[in-house]
Amino acid sequence: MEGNSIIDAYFNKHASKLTDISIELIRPCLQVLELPKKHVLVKEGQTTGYIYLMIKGAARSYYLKNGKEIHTWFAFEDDVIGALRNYYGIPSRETIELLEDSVMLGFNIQLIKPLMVGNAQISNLVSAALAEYTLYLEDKLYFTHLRTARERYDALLKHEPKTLQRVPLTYIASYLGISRETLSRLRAGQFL
Amino acid sequence: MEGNSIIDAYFNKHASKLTDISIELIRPCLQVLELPKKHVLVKEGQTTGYIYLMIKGAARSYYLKNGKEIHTWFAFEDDVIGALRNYYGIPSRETIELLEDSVMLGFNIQLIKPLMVGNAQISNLVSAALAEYTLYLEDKLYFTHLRTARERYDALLKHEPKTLQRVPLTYIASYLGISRETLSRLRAGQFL
DNA sequence: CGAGGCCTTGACCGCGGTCAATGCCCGTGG
DNA sequence: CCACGGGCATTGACCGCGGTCAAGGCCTCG
Repeated sequence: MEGNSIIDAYFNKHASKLTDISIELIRPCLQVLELPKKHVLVKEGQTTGYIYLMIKGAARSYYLKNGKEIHTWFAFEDDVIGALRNYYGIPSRETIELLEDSVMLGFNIQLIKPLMVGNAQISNLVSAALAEYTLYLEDKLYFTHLRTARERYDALLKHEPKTLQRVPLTYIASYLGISRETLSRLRAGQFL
Repeated sequence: MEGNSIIDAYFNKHASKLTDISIELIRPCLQVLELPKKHVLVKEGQTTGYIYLMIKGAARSYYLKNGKEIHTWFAFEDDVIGALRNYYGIPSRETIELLEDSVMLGFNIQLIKPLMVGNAQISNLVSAALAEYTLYLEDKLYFTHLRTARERYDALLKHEPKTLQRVPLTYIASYLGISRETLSRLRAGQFL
C-alpha cells in the first residue's frame, strides 16, 4: 500500500465525520513512516512532536528500573502511540522500540494545534481521542488491581491475546509484573 | 463559610482566567453541598450528572471484589471527584462515600455542556481539567509498577501523607493491595 | 460497663522470586 | 553444510515475602 492510499484509508476509517475542508487542512500534517524492526521511535527523556498510529507492525514501550526493562504497553495495528505526553510536549518516561518491521502514520502536533483553534471539527476529534485514551487508562488501572500472577495472566489472555502471540515472553513478564519463570510455568498450565 | 462565598472563593482560586461573563454563565450550574460522614455520594452502577469539588472533608471510593472492599482513591480538600465517567454519563464502577462531614461544590454537567459549544473559555477550562486528570492517571499507573509492600507503602508516605493521617488503615491496605496486617507491620517499622 | 470497630502481634505456610542448568531455535562464519 | 554462540523458553531446587487465621489490646459510643 502506497503512502497516499494509507492516508486515504485512515480518513475513511477514523474520520468519517470530517468535511472535505477539514481533511485537506489535516492532510499536510500527516506522514507515512516505514521503519525496520528494532528501530527506536522515542528515547527515554526525549520530547517528540509526533503522535503515531500503527498501521502494520508492533512496538513495545519500557523504562529502566534497577537496570531491568519494565514494559508498560505494546502497540499493534490501529493502536495510537504516545498521544498525551507528546501532545503536551512533556518528555517521555519510556523508550519506544519497534518489535517488527512497521508502517506508521505520523501526526505532526505542532501543525495540528493551530488548526484546532478555528475548526471545531478538528478540535472535537482531538478531544474525543483524548477522552478515549483516558477511559483506556482507567481500564488499565482496574486491571492492575488483580493480585496473583494467574489472575493477571488470565486477564491478559482474555483481553490482549495478540500480545501473547507476538511479544517475547521476557517482555510480557515485566509487563505483568511477574518473573519470566513464573510466566513460563503459567503457560505450561501448571496449577501453581 | 456561606454558600455564595464558597462559590466566589472557587472562582478566585481556580478560574482566574474567566471573564465576568463566563463566570455568570457558570454560576447557575454550581451548588454547594454540605453532607455528613458516611453519606453515600454515588453507588456502584449508578450514573450521576454531577462532578464534585471537595472544599472541606474527605471521601473514599471502592468497589467490591469477592465481597471485599477494594479502594481505588481517596479525596481531600481541592480534589475533584468523579470527573470523567460522570462527564460522559458512564455508570460508576465504584461506590463513593464520605469519610468525614464534608462540604463540596457540585457541578451540574448537563447544564455546563451546552455552554461549552459557544464559549471557548469554558470549553478550554473543561479540556484542561480532563488533561490534568489524564496525567494524574498516568502517574497512578506508574505507581502500580512498584512490586513489594514496602515500596508501595514508602511511595504513599512520600506522595500522599494525608491519606495515612486521615484514612483508616483497613481502607489503605486494600488501596495498596496488601493485607491490613502487613500494613500494620510496615508502620511499626519492622524490617519485613 | 459491655459491644463493636480498629489496630497490633504471633504462628504458619504457600505463592512466586532468584539462581542455575538444560534445551531449542536461528543467524553467522568456517 | 555443519558447528558454534547467543537469545529465549523451560524446568527444578530453594527460600523469603506477605497472606491467612487467630488472639489480644485499645478506644469510642450507646
